Amino acid sequence: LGTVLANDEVVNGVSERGGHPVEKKKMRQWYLRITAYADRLLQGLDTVDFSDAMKEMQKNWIGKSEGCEMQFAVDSGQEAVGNGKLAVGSGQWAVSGSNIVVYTTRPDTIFGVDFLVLAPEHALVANITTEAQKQAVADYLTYVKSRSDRERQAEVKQITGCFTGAYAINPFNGKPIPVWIAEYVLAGYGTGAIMAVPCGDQRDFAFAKHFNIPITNIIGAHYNGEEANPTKDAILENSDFLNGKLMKDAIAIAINKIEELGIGKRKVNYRMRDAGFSRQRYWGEPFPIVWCDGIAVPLSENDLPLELPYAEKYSPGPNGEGPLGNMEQWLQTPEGRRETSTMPGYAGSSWYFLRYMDPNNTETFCDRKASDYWGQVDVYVGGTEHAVGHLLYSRMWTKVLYDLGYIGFEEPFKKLVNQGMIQGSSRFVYLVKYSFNQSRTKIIDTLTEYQVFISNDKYNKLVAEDSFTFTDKDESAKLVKALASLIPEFKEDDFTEDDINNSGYATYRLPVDVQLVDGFELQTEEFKKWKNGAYANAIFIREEDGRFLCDWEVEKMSKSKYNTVNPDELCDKYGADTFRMYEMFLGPVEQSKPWDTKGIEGVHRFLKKLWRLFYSTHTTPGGETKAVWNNEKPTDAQYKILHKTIKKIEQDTANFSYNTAVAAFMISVNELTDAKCHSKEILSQLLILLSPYAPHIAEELWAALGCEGSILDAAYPTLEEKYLVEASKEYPVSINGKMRSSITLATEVTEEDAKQAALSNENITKWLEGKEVKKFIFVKGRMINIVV
RNA sequence: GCCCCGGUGGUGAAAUUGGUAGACACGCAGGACUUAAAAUCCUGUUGGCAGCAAUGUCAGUAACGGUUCAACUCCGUUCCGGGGCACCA
Repeated sequence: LGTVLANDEVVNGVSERGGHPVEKKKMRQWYLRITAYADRLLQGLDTVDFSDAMKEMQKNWIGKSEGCEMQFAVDSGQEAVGNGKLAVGSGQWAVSGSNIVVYTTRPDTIFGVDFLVLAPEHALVANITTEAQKQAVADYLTYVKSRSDRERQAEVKQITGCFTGAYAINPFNGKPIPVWIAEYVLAGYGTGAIMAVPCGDQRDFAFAKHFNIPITNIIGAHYNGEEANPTKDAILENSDFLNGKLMKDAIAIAINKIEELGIGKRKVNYRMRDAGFSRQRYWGEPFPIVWCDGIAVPLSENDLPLELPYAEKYSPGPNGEGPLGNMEQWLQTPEGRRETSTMPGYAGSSWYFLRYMDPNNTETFCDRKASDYWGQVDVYVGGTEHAVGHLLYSRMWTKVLYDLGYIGFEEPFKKLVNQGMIQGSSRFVYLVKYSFNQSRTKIIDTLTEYQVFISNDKYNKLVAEDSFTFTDKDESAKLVKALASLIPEFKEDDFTEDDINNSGYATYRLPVDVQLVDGFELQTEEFKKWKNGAYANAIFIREEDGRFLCDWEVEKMSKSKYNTVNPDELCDKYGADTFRMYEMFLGPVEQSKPWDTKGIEGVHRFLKKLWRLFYSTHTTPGGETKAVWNNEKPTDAQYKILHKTIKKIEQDTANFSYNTAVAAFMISVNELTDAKCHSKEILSQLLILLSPYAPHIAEELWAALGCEGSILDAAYPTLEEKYLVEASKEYPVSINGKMRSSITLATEVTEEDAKQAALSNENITKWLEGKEVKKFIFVKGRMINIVV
């Protein structure tokens, strides 16, 4: 493809599009130094109204840890080491030639260090590897290069590593410590090197067991030899000057000692890395940078803004550069060559809300007066998927602008509401891919032009039965057999031994456009026309009943998954009010769920029922609908319905609990219908409540009632509690925690009176069976529980 | 693998945040109106058992265990689903 790919564009080590090989390559990039704001981003969380989960995610992402860096001298000579102490520590604190610097949060475990592990990319690896281990290390590095960071961390069960042959010296007791490299240590975090303490860290433990590295126990009985124990509450043993100390306390003692000896220093570390800020793409703000003799020189302010040049085509530039790399005319300036990367999406999304405050200003992005007036965004609605991207970037960006004095607030969003995602229900088809290397027969030649798709149930059945394993060459014969029985085009006899031995198989799970699928059944003819006939020659291995079924998964809607749905059709059929209310009725805003239109009828019926409070369903002989609303004085019971609704809607709206608010509207309309209430006084108030939920119909009916102006300008109804007071309340009564009966009591009943009433009630005493009442629990306004 | 969130009827969900589990809807079943359809209305709808019935009774909020007078709600373990893991934004 000749372009840079994102992690999510790489699947199984090849590009998601086209299945091309992917190569890892070092490239010079622009970065935003978000790490400089790490601490303030952490502290700022206390000043904003975000969910605890959101704050937790950002905290973990920033990943502040306190510990120390310390150095280990390395002896990579072949001669025996470890006799006598090395005079490290006398030297100044500096990273000399082949000292390994590790970062640790647990310096108290220094005497339990049984090996060091370097990231395979660590600069020292080449220097310290011994002659004997050179080949093994080289082989291991080749392996690691083929692995993504994700794979390296995810597949921890598969323990890999390689001994460098070198030994480091424990600065406190002179003990030689073998130095390994392993993929679970990442170059980008800390110093890219760790000290491994198997008795205290499970990953280190597994590594030591796997490679038979002897384990030193420094925590006595806290370590059982079966698994590591990451406690900080053990008393240290085998630990020289730390013996007898509680681990928690020993951390500070160890750091002091390390600093005293000059072999390390206290260090706060952040897991967060600087944010990559350049993209090898066309669509993005171009960097106002010209390279002069290898130095990046910014354009003068007069030359801003630098706009994207017109592009004839968008193909990647040379050497992984973006499309701008092809535009020689634009690139060349008298001073030098322009930067060819563009900025990422978040260059704009981090601060667009400020521009909204002053959109027509030609002098500055937003006048200070405007931002002072509007201030922070009061409520920001966004999903948790932005937790460690956009929502962190814009927080940082705001702090930068604040520091520069351009705005007067440090946090962009006062309150954050995490709406859930309406997910897509994706459909997949299984493509059986096979390749024949040699001696292709005629049939095979033909078949390579086809794509064979296998229906989901059939696929699962064959996999379960182990009829063939697509990735295993030994199973090729079985596959041929299976295919031959399934596809008329295949004839088992046409395959020679040689074909079978030289063929490889795999299945690919391809996302297919949900528009081409009816339920789970693929419309195969439509599918053949999809993507301009890319699958025009597809062969389908169907179910016995002739259907071709798709696999499915609920996931985020995305164009690349072809699982997006278009609401226009529903909007046309039911109108925007129904659509809007249905989305609200679907469930809590913060909850994610797959898009499903099953219940939309209910909301539509509700709006029609609302309409019938105003208009008769019968038309006059002249064809007009007859208004049924009136100017009658409402009854107290009708006022009660209204004010109950006012209370509920007020609460629910404030809590973003839209689904229950819609339910309350339904209850209200049902009750008003039952009460035959068509009073303008009640209905007009109800419409005001409804107007944010179903604005069109509310405005329409408002006008129909003959009310003045727009409903948007109408005063919000005020709650009058007097209509809601109840004289009595039915208390549920449970005996020993089990619901048994109920009793009606006055609202202002005292516990004593309640007890008396309850214990003299026949329905209740029959459950007591004359047993002694041990405890009488009375929760006012709630319930009664009697314990016997 | 790691971090965060979630799991309640056939379905979407509700439960005043520890106090009557299933509000409100969808769907389904039966009925009314209609020549018929649409629309509308009525009744039923967590499961088991008993009963002609009203009803009674036991169980039940992913699974198991714990705390409590009382657990969908709090704690622990496990399983499953979703989001994120640094170039989708």
